[in-house]
Amino acid sequence: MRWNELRSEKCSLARTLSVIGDRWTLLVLREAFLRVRRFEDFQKNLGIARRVLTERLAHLVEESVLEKHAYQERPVRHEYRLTQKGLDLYPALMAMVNWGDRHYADADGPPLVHTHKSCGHDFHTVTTCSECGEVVDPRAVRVRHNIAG
Amino acid sequence: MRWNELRSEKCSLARTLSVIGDRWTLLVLREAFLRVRRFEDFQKNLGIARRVLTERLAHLVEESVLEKHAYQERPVRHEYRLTQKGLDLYPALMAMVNWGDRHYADADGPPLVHTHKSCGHDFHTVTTCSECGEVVDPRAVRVRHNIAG
DNA sequence: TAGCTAAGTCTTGAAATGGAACTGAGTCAA
DNA sequence: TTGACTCAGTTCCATTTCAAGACTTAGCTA
Repeated sequence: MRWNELRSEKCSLARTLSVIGDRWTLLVLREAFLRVRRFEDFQKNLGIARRVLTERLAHLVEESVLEKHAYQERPVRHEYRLTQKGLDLYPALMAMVNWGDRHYADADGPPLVHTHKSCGHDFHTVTTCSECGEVVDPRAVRVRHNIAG
Repeated sequence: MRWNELRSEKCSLARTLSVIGDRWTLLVLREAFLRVRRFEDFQKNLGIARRVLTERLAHLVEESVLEKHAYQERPVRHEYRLTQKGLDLYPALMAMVNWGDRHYADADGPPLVHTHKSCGHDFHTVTTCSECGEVVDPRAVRVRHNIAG
């Protein structure tokens, strides 16, 4: 299977990966969530090849994860901002950050600390069931095909 | 920056991506969560180049995400099983599935339906704050460096 | 006029991928 | 006891993607 056939798979994970599943894209989004918006800043922070960055940003714009917004004329300069669809990736990003925190943090603790402004506490994300609110254990989940879909 | 330098970044996302962030690895894990365990089955289901599959499985075993377990002698045959560390990736996988369900499902609904055995309902995962239990909005989160870490 | 900035594009060699054929250890059926 | 089959890889080659850095364009600044 080719990578660009992923999009047409009958699988939401495959479809998601067709957008964010290649090398670099998730790190570009990390920067975006940390309020980075400009080409030069993405490039400096990540040390990514400029050609690859150009291509990744264009793809994310095409998929409406980022939007390109002119912040000045003469010369025209653009910045890249997360859309709502982009913000919707936050749970996925945080789940990966959590996993890294749990399994790869060194003795001093995780590199970043997240504070929930709503309640004022440092926190990590917890994945719960939309119906009963309990923490979800993978062994407690049954999967079936949606016959219609 | 090279991909193999990711692991030494002071960032949990980068560290996580050094394990699961390349083409194919997350799809291999999708299969693992769907109870696939054997080389041939991964290969058939994914249509991945065998060389790449060999390399990905070895990497996941090296990182203790999967473990290789002999299921028969004469000839020795192995299968790959998720470890607890591998199961811990479930929230990340499900967050990506949710995003795909939300933004790429066709009219008939998402491809797979998940049932929570504990409560008996079809569900999707919700990302909540470990401290107050509320749903987390990215705009309500402040990030700071862990000075020690 | 020279130098600077932002946001790219171009070039080139190195690395990763896809596809298909091949290998090796053992089983099975005739 | 020969031939076909299975599983889990390994090998080879052409194609694709990536890393790194030089170059380009449009306008600004001193």
